[in-house]
Amino acid sequence: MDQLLDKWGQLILTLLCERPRRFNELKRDLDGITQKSLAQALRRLERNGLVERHVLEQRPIAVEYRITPLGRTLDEPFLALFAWTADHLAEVEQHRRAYDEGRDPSR
Amino acid sequence: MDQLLDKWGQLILTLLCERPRRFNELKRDLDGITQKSLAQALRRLERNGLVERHVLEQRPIAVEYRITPLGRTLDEPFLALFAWTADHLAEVEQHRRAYDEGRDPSR
DNA sequence: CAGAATCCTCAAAGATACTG
DNA sequence: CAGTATCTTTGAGGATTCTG
Repeated sequence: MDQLLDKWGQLILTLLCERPRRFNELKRDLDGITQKSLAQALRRLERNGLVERHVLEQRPIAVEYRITPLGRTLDEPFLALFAWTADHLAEVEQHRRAYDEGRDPSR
Repeated sequence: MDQLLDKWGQLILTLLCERPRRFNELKRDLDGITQKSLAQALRRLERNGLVERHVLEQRPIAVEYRITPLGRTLDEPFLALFAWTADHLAEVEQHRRAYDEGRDPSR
């Protein structure tokens, strides 16, 4: 999995699953990402056949990224993970508090 | 997700889902992991309530790690990811070869 | 607009040594 | 056996600059 997508890959894939987007559009939606990281993540997704890069003939140039059928099949397992987090986050945080309290009351 | 488990976390969870294991037993099964990384991963899993640490009263000391019910619920989404990889890995690798060939024939 | 190239930094991983 | 402590190294990511 680590080979397939980096830190941002999953999020990008989810966004593109919704609708195609352009480079700076993604950059805006992914708050905090740098151009470098975005370009890098897109190259990897493209290389693995999960997204496609389409150059729109315009001035100035515009590039649209679209999810592929293959990429779309991957979104389902991801949604299962999202769902798990939503369902169990509260429980996990309780465990964390209990763990941290037993160890070091200061933090 | 990154908060829940690091690089090894998923694999450890899957192993423990099968049966409880001891520290050095895990170390053997996870080829290439260092003690430090293993201890670190186990602490994180423990902190999030996904595994439990049980000290067996013996000489020399023995520690067993067991998956919790919460941890077990997480294994299902993971299996879906494993399954996806198994089903689509060949296709992904084809895309990679095509991508690499078009770019840089040397590597 | 959509990147590639460069430099830099800091946190994570590895190696090693030590201990109850 | 099951770790912790310490030091070093590496590389991913950020900031910045440049370009078709």
